Amino acid sequence: MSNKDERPNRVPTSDDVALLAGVSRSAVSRTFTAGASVAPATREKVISAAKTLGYRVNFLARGLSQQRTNLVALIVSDMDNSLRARTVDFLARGLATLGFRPLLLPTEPGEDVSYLIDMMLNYNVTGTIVTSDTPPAEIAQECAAYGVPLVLINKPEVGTHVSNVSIDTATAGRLAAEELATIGCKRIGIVSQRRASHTIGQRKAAFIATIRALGLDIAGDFQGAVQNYGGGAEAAEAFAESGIAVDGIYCVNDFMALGFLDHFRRLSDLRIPEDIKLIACDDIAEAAWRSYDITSVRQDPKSVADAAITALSRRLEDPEAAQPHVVIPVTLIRRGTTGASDPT
Amino acid sequence: MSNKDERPNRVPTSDDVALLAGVSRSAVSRTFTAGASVAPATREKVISAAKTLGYRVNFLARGLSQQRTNLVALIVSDMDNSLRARTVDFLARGLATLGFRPLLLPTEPGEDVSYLIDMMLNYNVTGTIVTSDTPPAEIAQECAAYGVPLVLINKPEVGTHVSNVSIDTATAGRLAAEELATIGCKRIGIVSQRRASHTIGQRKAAFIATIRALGLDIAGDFQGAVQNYGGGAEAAEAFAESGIAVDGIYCVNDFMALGFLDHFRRLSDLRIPEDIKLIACDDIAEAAWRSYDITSVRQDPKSVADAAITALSRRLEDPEAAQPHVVIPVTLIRRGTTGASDPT
DNA sequence: CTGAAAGCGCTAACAT
DNA sequence: ATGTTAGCGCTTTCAG
Repeated sequence: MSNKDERPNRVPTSDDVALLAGVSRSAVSRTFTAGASVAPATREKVISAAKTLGYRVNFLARGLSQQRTNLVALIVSDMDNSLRARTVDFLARGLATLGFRPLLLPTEPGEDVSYLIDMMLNYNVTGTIVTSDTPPAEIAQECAAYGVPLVLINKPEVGTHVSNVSIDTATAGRLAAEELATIGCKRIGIVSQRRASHTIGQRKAAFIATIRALGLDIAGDFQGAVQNYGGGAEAAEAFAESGIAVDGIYCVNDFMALGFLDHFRRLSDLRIPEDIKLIACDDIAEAAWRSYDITSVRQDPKSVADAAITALSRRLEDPEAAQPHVVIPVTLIRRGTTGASDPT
Repeated sequence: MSNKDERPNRVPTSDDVALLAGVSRSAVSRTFTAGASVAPATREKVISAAKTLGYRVNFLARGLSQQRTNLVALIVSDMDNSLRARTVDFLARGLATLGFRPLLLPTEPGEDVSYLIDMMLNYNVTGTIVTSDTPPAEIAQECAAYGVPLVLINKPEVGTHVSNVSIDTATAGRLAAEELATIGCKRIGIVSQRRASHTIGQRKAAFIATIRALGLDIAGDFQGAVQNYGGGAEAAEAFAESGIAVDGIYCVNDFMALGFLDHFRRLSDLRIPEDIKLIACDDIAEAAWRSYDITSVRQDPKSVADAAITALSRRLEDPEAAQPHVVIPVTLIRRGTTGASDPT
């Protein structure tokens, strides 16, 4: 396809382009550097030579000399969580738009973190974004030590060198509590995971605080090991076994709510929403599915991703700039599990 | 944190390590190169110097001189499809294990492909893996032109320079057809998407061929625009409006089956599995959820990812090696929608 | 086994 | 505006 001169199939370099265009390497470089001064005529020649050769700037070489790779590490766990996957998708696209390239580094709770650090450092990433449930504080330390800007999504604050983006957990918990109270619930149950992650813990705390402030009762906390469908199923069993009577349930996230609903229906004669109202959190796509139709507090993964990217680029522009903890608003979406009309 | 000498916070280079260890840069390089010959004594010195300095090999510089970045482009669409997300997760982890780094390049059907090509080329990726539903043939062309090994997952074969990994669509379609026949279905319906993607089209063709071979009838093909929950919902409406009677349904994937089931229940007085049996394909996690409990033909994303990575590394080791189309086996999982016992 | 030197592809002063 | 020169951090012949 491409014109090759000496070695067969060699990737063309700026030297080749310079030669063909009859200019210097610098001219080529400048042509491909935004805001550099090149005479229109030479630029023309360079562009055309580049095109016939199929030349592309080698960003790695560029990065080497500019000391900036524009690679951004994306540290992710729990990819098979549709909300997480969407967030990652938005992050990757948003980063790409700004000329960054996302390096995907999946990790699992309990996994060795050191390889992540190696990667970040080996590849000289320009920044790192973490969106995983188990936050390796170690990563923050290393990033600080090596001056790599770090953005944490839905994680606790750890220090000055890192930026935080989180959903408004206080409001998330409060909205759910207020709604349950408004629709007349008196004895409240909670569905949660045993080892709560950061934002989940905060949602729950905010929910409980609001419930108490409203003079209502927390009748029980039904738990599952993990915050997913299976965890929700476990919680349903715990609920059924407990024999505790409730008329309202707060479920710390939608995934657990899905499992809880399915297995509540199997194990209990009571009905949702007739006997018990249920509110969950996140408003993932599945929450709107007809079999579930869950009232939920929506968080928008796009806003979260955009905020994270904004925080990162700001840090890059001005490393000294203040890094306020960005809080993404949430909204209550009323659906069938609280008796609101089914929008289908 | 780290010992810094001249500039504050400078990232240590192999020069720094060499200096501290009292050896040459080459010695440092060799210490960090697998299978290079270094005296145990010097290696010792280098390692310790590196540790106190916090030195890490700069893979980009290494890549520049070795002409190999070990970056692998992961071209992905439809990330908010749990099966896709899991595949990407497996790919990323598997690649990481082998010392490759996945560059995540999300794309959407109809989007501009050229930026993907720029990225692959700008970052000198060592290889590319594509797992998106709309396959940009253009990418294959460019990869071939620039000698970048390419692995296509569930895509049609395009040429000699690319490797293919696909699930066994022929068996997938056949198993479903045979099962429906075995359990006594006579009039068969299909739920599919209007513009079928590659493997989906193959599944469907295999299914239809088997049904015909068994002397049965395809009574109707009920379609939705997209192969997801919403598409399944549309198909359910199309089915209800058609008034066509069937006693068995093949759904080209689980996602559509979820939407179909939910809205079939809303729109029809008939029941699954009592009146109509349903089989879908993929066996995603949601298929096993209690509200759906779908009989499905399982494909294992881990096997697919592993095979893709294997194909890529083989290509890298021996660019001339034959590239057989790898076919990943599938198995039928019997559940409630065909009246098999609920395993819950 | 080790060091010196050249070079990977590019950019960034510095002259012109 | 353009070309020259000197690196960016690393690997790799090539001598020794």
